[in-house]
Amino acid sequence: MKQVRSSEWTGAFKQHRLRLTKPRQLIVDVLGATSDHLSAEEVYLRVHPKYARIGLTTVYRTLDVLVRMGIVSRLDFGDARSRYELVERSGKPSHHHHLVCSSCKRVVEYDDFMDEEVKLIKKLEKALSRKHGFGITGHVVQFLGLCPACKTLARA
Amino acid sequence: MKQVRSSEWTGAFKQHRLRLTKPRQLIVDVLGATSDHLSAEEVYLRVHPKYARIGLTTVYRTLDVLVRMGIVSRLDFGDARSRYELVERSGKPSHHHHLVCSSCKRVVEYDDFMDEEVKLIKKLEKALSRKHGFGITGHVVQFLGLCPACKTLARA
DNA sequence: TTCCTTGCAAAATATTTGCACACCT
DNA sequence: AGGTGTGCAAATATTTTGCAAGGAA
Repeated sequence: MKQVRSSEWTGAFKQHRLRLTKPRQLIVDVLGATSDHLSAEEVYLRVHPKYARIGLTTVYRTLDVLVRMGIVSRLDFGDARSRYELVERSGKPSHHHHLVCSSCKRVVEYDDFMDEEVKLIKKLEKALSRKHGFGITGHVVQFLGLCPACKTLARA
Repeated sequence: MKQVRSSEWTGAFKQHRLRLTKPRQLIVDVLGATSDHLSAEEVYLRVHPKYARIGLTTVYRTLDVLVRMGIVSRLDFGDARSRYELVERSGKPSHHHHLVCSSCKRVVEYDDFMDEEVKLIKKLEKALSRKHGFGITGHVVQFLGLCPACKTLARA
């Protein structure tokens, strides 16, 4: 039932001594308003109508800041650009992974068997941390394949 | 105990009606001779001394072909370039995943609890395939974190 | 006022494409 | 011969950086 309330991430900004500027607010808003996995440019295009003097550079830099603060996840679906999603967004399963069509790059979020996944991931994190001395901060679990539409096309 | 014997991938080439050229052979050789995860340019640099007229373009195109044939895996460790490894190489656990240092990009291959991982992955593949109609062709499982050296640096 | 942020322009990087020539089968 | 494969050069696309000006605290 968690969601991104303003107080949560604005607080994080204060903790990190970062400033709460209009571009930053708008970028978080845009990410909170969609279930898409936006690229930097797509974020830019959605902020632009509301704040025309935003620059693409700022979007890149802000997304970077948000990722480092743990507010946003950087995703890679094999098209050549990074994509971003809020870690906690209302109406989204709190923990989920992605199923990606290698052809059209369509992405399905799934949370089936997530308990088992999380349990195994935790166990592995502990084992790998002990064995290799890494401080583990995250994981990527993704399935790749062809979505129904692309499967059909491939048959033709 | 499988390994890349010439007969295996040369056969694959014949099946796909692709030609067995010197650049292609050398590229597979280079990948087979290392346990590193090479980028396209690194492959190019290692082939170049043995075959000076190789071009970087050819390396990109060949790697692409090899990936599509399932002989090579394309990997992404979060530095901006794709990296490649032979799917089957002698002296490597046949199935493994990666633990990546987000700072220095050092990569550790692990195969702990791989039985459990594979079992869960199989189950998920089946469930996702049924639920979303995808033809699933692969998966990415990766842990991210800070290696011992980078952890120490971060403390300073 | 202080110094974090921003935007522009230009740079850096990785990868792809057009095209003429070379080469395998 | 005939189509596949190659290399060069140029084009694309994404992301990063330098720097002067703007703005939050």
